[in-house]
Amino acid sequence: MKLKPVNIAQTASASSIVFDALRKAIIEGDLSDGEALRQDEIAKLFNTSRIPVREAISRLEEQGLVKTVRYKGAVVSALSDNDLAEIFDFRAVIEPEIMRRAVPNLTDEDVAAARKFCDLFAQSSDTTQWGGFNRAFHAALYGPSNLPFHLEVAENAMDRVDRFLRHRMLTDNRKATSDTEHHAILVACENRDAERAAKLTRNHILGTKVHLLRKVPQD
Amino acid sequence: MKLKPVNIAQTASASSIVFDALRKAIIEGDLSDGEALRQDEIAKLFNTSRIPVREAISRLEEQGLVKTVRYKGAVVSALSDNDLAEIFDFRAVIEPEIMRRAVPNLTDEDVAAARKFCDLFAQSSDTTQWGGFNRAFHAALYGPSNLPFHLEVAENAMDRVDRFLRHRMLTDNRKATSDTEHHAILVACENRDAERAAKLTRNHILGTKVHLLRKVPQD
DNA sequence: ATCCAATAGATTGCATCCAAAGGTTTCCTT
DNA sequence: AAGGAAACCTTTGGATGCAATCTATTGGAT
Repeated sequence: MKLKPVNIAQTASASSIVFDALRKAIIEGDLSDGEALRQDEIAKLFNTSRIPVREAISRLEEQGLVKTVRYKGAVVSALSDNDLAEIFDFRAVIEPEIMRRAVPNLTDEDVAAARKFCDLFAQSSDTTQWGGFNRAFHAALYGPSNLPFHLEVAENAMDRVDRFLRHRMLTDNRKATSDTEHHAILVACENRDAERAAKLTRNHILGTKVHLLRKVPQD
Repeated sequence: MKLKPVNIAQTASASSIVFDALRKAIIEGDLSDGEALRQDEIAKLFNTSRIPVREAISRLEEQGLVKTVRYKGAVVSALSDNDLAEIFDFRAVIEPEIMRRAVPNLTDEDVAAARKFCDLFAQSSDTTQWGGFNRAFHAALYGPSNLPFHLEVAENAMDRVDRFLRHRMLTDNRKATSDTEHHAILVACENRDAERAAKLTRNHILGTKVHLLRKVPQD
């Protein structure tokens, strides 16, 4: 007799569904900078009441993705060039450290998975797609670090800047550059050269930063 | 004619009052590891309904200070020795960086303020007090870095481990050691020696980590 | 006595309703 | 016509009430 292989995970709470959806929309740039989040509107969209929506918005605020003003509502957080630069500097400190500590734990399967995402990234042209593959590539390499707190913080940093990346990297050859850099990181991982992988990760992030900020000298 | 110099800031929302109070209680160890947070009970305590309490708890969860299970409720997050170690490793990476970038911006007033908190820390014996002075000392030196995102993340890391520090550093001479290390950092700052201040900050954090984990070899 | 099912109590998740604050339009005064 | 105040509308913050789920207790069968 076969049982349905199912559904231990019940249905998620309304508030977490809304949270995930809003987070995704912000990261992917479907909600743009400064756009207002109307509780009622969102509630109707998800066939729920405003209560779960409000909880989702509080959580987003705690993540720094939206900013709320009392009795006025929440808007998607705007980031100045300074803010962007700072977050990339942060990533340039923490992600190499994660990489360094992940390399000794990498299995051949981990590297293969990363290579898969790296290739998918290289082949994809759609913004939403390659944004996801980019994150999946890094996640595949960072995961084995077994540093959940580091990962949590790094994810949040990426969340905050992702939409800018996706938006501003469309029109030129930065994706090709990223692709080259990804492959270099992969090779370092295959050779289990932690220091080199860390160094390349740092350069990758700082390169992206320079590129991003050069694209909008004054906006 | 003199006006009351007051109160532009109106009264805070119920949910933020509850959030601040719960956060403080967790940081200071008034709520211990694994302790359940009953919505109704907290609501009565603050003369409010469960709605703001629920928002406060969602925010705490997003900060990693509590963990909730659906239909069961929220408990203060427990941390394994591994978790603790990881967070200290994280701090040992990020806080020296903050220090390094703060030093060039430090005014004499900043250093004086830090010295004040350092002295208060040295003189205080009450756990709650010196915990606060310790944070104030570091905040005084980190603030001028003008790195709000770095600070936000560093604060959260401290929030997560603070109650363990306060609890386990009572009974021995670690506070004296910390005091010495604080003064060394101060001297480096007065000499505007960023590299040295960073290095000392790193050693301070790693020293605390070793101390903390040695105290509970297997718990 | 032990195990399991069924019932009761407690607790959370969410919907609905009301109050408080902000924003906009209208209308009155000059 | 211009300025300001007042009424209206919109939107958020919070209270109450109900349904869903979990936990503890009771009761029955073996």
